Amino acid sequence: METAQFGGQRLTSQRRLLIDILSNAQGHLDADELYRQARERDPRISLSTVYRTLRLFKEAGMVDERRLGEGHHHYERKGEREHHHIVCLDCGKVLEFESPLTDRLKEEVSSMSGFEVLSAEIYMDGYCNLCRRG
Amino acid sequence: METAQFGGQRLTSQRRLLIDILSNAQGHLDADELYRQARERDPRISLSTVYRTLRLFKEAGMVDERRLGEGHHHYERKGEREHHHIVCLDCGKVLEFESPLTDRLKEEVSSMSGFEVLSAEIYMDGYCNLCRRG
DNA sequence: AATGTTATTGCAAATAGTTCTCATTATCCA
DNA sequence: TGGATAATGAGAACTATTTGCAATAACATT
Repeated sequence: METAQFGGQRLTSQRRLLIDILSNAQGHLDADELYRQARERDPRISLSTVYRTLRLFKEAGMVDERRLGEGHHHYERKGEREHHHIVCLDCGKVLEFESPLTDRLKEEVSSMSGFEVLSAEIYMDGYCNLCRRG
Repeated sequence: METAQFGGQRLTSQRRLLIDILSNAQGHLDADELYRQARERDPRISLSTVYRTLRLFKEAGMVDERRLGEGHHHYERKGEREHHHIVCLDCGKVLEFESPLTDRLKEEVSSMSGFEVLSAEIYMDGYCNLCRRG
């Protein structure tokens, strides 16, 4: 038995479909790719709904929004562990990583700045093992 | 005496103006703000030129492009020291910070992933000392 | 200093990504 | 089952940025 609602929002077939795609996707999807995959299962779904739903999920803390490349966003189901990204400037490959150093960094920044630090995102770029020169 | 060119590019009055504004700005400017300030000194300058010049400067390594808030970019003259940003979710204040931990993080990621890491950008958010709750 | 070559500019139109409007439809509560 | 209203689809609107093209200006050469 499913909960009929989540957080006061109606659980529509579109939302069920989108969260399912996001949950089963490995890695990150952009809005367009999500739309493409969603239309395969529900040809009547609209791009507006994809964007509206992504925003809803983001605000509900169910997905994270990333700005990896230029121009558009990527979304991923919010997982157990906080992790970060490194992008290859040549082939565009995206790798995820995590490190205890990031927590130490957050603590450091918090105590030095007076900020209550809620989250940290780290983006690195460079060349992956296949694309690196020399 | 100024150099007549930089990197094979022509040194136009518009470029001189824009790099001057960027150099004297404290912190980050977005394209619109740069355009606004530029028009005060050269009312005929166009927004296209601002964008084209920002891209040129970015590719020449003279400015860094940041995505701090949503929707648009911020630019800042590339400075001596690498630094990172934390944004207040309430008032929007942006604070810069730096930490030796970031270099250690880069080394760690590099050795674990095989990437040649060129740069790292860290964005944190939370609530600043004035806006934090409780 | 004048001239030619060609990079750069300004303008407007084009594009990409995302949000909004509004009439229609579907969900959920009673 | 029906009513209230949240959510959807379609497309227009919007924001940020890029592009095409004719006019202009920078630099090298004379």
